[in-house]
Amino acid sequence: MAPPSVIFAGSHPIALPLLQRLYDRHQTGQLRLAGIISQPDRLSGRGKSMTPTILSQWAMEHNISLHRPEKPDESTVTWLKERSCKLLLVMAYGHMIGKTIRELPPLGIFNFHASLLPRFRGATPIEAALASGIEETGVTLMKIIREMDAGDTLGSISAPIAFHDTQTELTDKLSHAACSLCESFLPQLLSGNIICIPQPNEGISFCRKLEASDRFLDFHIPAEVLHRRIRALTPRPGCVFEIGNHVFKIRSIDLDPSGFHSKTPGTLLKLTGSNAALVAGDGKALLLKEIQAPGKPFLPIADFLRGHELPWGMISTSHPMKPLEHTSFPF
RNA sequence: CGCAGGGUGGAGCAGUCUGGUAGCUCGUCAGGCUCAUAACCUGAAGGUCCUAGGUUCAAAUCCUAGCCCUGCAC
Repeated sequence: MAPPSVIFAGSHPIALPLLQRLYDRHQTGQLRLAGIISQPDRLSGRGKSMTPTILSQWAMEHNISLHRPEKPDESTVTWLKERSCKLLLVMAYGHMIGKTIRELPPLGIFNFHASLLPRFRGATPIEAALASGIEETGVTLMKIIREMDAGDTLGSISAPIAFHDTQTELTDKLSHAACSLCESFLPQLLSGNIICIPQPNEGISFCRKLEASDRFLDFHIPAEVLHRRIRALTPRPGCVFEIGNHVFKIRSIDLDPSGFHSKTPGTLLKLTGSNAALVAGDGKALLLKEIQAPGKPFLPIADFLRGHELPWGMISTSHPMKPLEHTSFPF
């Protein structure tokens, strides 16, 4: 019997290892990777040229059929039928998928979601998990239904959040967790003998999309919370502090263990050696490890201070910060 | 041709507008001081000022073209 035809939908780089894993199975004949759905090319990068998603690029390099609709629509239905799609797998695709398409593949449609559901449903589970302060998150494999990230789950795999993890590190862990998860459940998925359970009604939460204003910080909150928030938003969109007309982007920070400062929250402190810190709401400080001036590269703070002056003692502007996690939907 | 900033010894920057001896904070090396040090003192090495043309008595600086880097946006 010919291997089942599988279509993969994804846009974000986090899904690339999973796609590669599916391709490995394709080459060993366990399945047939019949095509990839990704978001359309966007104007991006310097020069604003049309740039395909990383998964689109991968598809072109591996000569896999590629479909890039603005949103999944009738053309997508046709495209799936042409490839006699038996199973549709999704990770970080970026669009809701309508009923017609959901009901098309005989083996079903499943999503790899980067959280331990039912917590952190929605667009930014990695960021929200980092900001929340929990020490463990994961990837969940679930059926796709009408309601966002609410389908019955087949299983999940967890990954620890280390104290210094940013999006980069955590995304990498979850990216590979998704591979393991796929490994465990691919036989079930391909056979159609699915064992899944409903998500609990307790512990549901949602995370919103990020917006440009999320880069700003409120220094009235405790250092530990700020530390998590900054790691959650690094490198994208990246957090900044602004003093007067100067804006500095933060790439890397640490909690200053040296104690308490009775200074206004947001005060920029010059510490011994080539160290700089920002005072938070609880009097603890955040060590600046790596920052960036406009139009300049990121620099370790010691290097930065060799060529730049910082407005010592001045106070960074605080902006209210919208929560990343919500207990109800819509927000 | 989306907008904007930048490229100067090993690192980070000033100097460019107004052309005229390559400068600052560090690092490196040598010596000194010190119980000692990432501290201090003295000295030294280290440069195609991104590239290629042009203007000029003279270009890091002005003109033209190109390469590379960074931010905005998604």
